[in-house]
Amino acid sequence: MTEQDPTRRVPLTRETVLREAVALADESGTAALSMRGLARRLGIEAMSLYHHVANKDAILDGMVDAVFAEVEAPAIDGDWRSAIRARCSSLRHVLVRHPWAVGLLESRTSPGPETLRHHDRVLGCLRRAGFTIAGAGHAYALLDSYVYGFALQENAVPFDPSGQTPEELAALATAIMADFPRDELPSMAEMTAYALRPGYAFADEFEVGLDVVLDGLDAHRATW
Amino acid sequence: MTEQDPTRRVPLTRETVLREAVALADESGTAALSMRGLARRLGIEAMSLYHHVANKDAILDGMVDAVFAEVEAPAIDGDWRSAIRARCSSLRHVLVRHPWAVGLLESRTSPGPETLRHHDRVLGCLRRAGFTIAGAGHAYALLDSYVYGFALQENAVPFDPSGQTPEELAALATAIMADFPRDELPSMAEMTAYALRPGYAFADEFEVGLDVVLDGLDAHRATW
DNA sequence: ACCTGAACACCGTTCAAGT
DNA sequence: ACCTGAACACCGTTCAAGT
Repeated sequence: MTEQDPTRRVPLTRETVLREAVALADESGTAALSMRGLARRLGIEAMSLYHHVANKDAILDGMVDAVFAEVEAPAIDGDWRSAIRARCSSLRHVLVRHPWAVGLLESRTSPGPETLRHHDRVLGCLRRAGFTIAGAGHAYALLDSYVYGFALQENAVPFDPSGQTPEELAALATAIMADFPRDELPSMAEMTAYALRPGYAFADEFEVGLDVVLDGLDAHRATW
Repeated sequence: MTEQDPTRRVPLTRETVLREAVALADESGTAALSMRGLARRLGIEAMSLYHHVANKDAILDGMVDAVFAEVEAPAIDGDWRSAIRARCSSLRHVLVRHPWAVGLLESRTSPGPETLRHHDRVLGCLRRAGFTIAGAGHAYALLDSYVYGFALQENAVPFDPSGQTPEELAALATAIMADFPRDELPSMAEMTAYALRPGYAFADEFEVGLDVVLDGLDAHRATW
């Protein structure tokens, strides 16, 4: 935030505060997101923030809502399966782009307007697809559990396999397997060796699991 | 931690520190888990903790591993489906009993011994059930994504419907629905009304979704 | 209306000093 | 070996004061 004309600076708004809070968390993690640090980034003193948001909790609420605003709503035309697939894929990408978001969901209890709006679009898509209210409840719980949980695990993967050369991956694999108790943990050893091979990427598991979930939902669409 | 004999107190260990850290987070949340607060609970000064753990991060790592130690490993005899079902149910209960745990998973990168051991038992169960390594990878990613995500959502539900009388629930329902933009969010309004009825509990959705996942895995067991 | 300096009650962690 | 007091560089937030 460099300011060209310090005497006539653009007035601070709630939207600017939230946008920079998201950017700061993206770049430096949620631990670096302090009122003082955010203020510094905005070229302002920490106490000025309290004129635009009630407190830090309100910033976290606003950040989660801003994240939901980025998620593609399901298309209203076309088949429900590809519409829901696209929105789940979009949700996952958003949660990986903002790795702090899924951890924040746990503590936020009052959903914002963008969050409510998004939920409404997804539920509407499921209802139009033929799910009963109860069925839409089952489907939504299953779908979002899967996407949230997958993003949680994906963010916890310690390294990015696509960003490494095959040689680096092989070196990492032997390093990890070296002090690995193969006889005590045979299945883990097997899986670790498998997952460290050049062709494997945890991210690819997403589509596999999502297909299983969508197939299951399709089978229950009429019976639920 | 009341001390009967202050002159001959039981020496502090890493295990005691972790046990009390888990208890403190359970009772007061992760925000209340400070080195000073934990020390106070142990009747000690904050700096003494650094003799038993490297730093606060090591405590968080140890807490996550302690949580995994509580999860029931799948049975080795009997069919894989009920074994995996029981372990997923156990994992969910543990994550609800320790609501801070699922939020911590995101930031922990190096799994502890109990965590590795548990993963090994689950993978072994899947391999014995006939899944290939690739298939076990698909299955495990899907299963844990579902359970983690479900626990995440369950912990975020703002109220416990089972702890309320039908009258309280009805009052809450009308209060929420009163300032709800029905025309803007018709599907959300419909679902909210449905979910606030006396018979509904979000927790019940767990078994429904788990069945869909297990059915899907069973269908792919031979083909993956 | 919008911003800020000083202050309060907290943090995690280091380090030298105690027993 | 185990514990601690003082100190450092941080937190979120309040409040009275500035423009």
